[in-house]
Amino acid sequence: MSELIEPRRGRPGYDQRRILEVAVTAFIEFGYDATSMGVLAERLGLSKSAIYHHFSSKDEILQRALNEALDALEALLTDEQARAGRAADRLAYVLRGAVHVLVDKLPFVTLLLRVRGNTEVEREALRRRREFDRAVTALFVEAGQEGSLRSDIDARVVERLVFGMINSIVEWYRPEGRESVDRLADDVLAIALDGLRMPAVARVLP
Amino acid sequence: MSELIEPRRGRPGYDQRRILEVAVTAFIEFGYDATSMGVLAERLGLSKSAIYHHFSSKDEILQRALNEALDALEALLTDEQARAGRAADRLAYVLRGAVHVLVDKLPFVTLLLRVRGNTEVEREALRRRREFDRAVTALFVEAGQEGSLRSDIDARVVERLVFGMINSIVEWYRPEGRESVDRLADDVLAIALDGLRMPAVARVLP
DNA sequence: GTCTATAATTAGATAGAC
DNA sequence: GTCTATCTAATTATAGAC
Repeated sequence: MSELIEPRRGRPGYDQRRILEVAVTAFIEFGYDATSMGVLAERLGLSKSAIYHHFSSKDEILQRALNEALDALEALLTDEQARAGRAADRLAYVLRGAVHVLVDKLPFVTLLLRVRGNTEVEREALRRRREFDRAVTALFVEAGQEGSLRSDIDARVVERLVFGMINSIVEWYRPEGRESVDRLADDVLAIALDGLRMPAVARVLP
Repeated sequence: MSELIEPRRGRPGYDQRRILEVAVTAFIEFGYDATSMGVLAERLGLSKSAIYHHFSSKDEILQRALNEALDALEALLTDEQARAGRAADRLAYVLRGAVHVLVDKLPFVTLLLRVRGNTEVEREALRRRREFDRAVTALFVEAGQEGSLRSDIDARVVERLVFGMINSIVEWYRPEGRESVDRLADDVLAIALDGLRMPAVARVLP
């Protein structure tokens, strides 16, 4: 029984996970290209060869990391609340969800947002990300058509600006900080939907 | 007289500028670390040594590029319109100006936004950028105090989100596209100030 | 599953001729 | 101001022992 509870010598999956997490941290710190397998080995307390036992290449580590972010974002779109109801509500659900995914998978999404498409792995990640953006843009279009949102600004521009705002959170948000994720998502939706200008008639809080 | 008009053999400044522009384009395409002096030389039709005649290091090329973006952003804050009048108007001037700087200096600002602080040159650039953000945050605070903007969201969060939206423009804006810079700046301010939600009473365009 | 040793290549930068 | 040739160090990845 203890062999099932105690970590066994092999620990399949565990070491891969640890390598992935240490690698992603380093990729963010130094950039993917500037991070050598030697530095990763040093931080892991392993030799370079040991890493190659778990991953066939540096590229494969990146691929696993990017998939983790993309899987979580794509899962959002298949949720019940993203598929039924008013477009404005479905959109709000996706925007709020994106903030949560971004924080829950902070290092993975951070890495995803820095990918530029110089390898096949990066290009495939960009394809999936573009498809996600396309789906969100369609939601903005629908919300405009149903009269919930203004439609005088091009929906593609709106989608890019709003997700620019959301994505920029990876640049400064730290989970241990003051701001809770829910509060942050509230702030994003407040600005995107109602804007910052003080109305002529002062707001009365509910 | 012709020696003043015709390009002379030396062409001081001209070659440096050309190297700078080719380098920045490549840095954006491949990333700074992944861009070798060898491919720069290839794209310039020069040898590596020739580049070292104009710049003492790869790092110095980056420094010159980052300064170009930072100088333009900082100049915004010293403009008359950023220093007098209602805080809301000064803020609008700076936000609008930032969109213009971003488009006018697109490659340089793009590079600036990818800097992570791994060399002294990068850290100095980050220091200047943080100082700029701090000044804009102060404008948001002032605009809240004078009653022009809502003040229920932390000004630092607001500044980061709004500049996240503005900065994200480098990811997709192409000057040759449909969207003019003025229109783009209008869109950014419309979303940030008034939001996307359709008011209960339909808008009447002026 | 991890190691040492090393192969094969490429990097940033310099020397010195022209 | 540009070149060829080269230096030194670092890179990704592999071979083969344990």
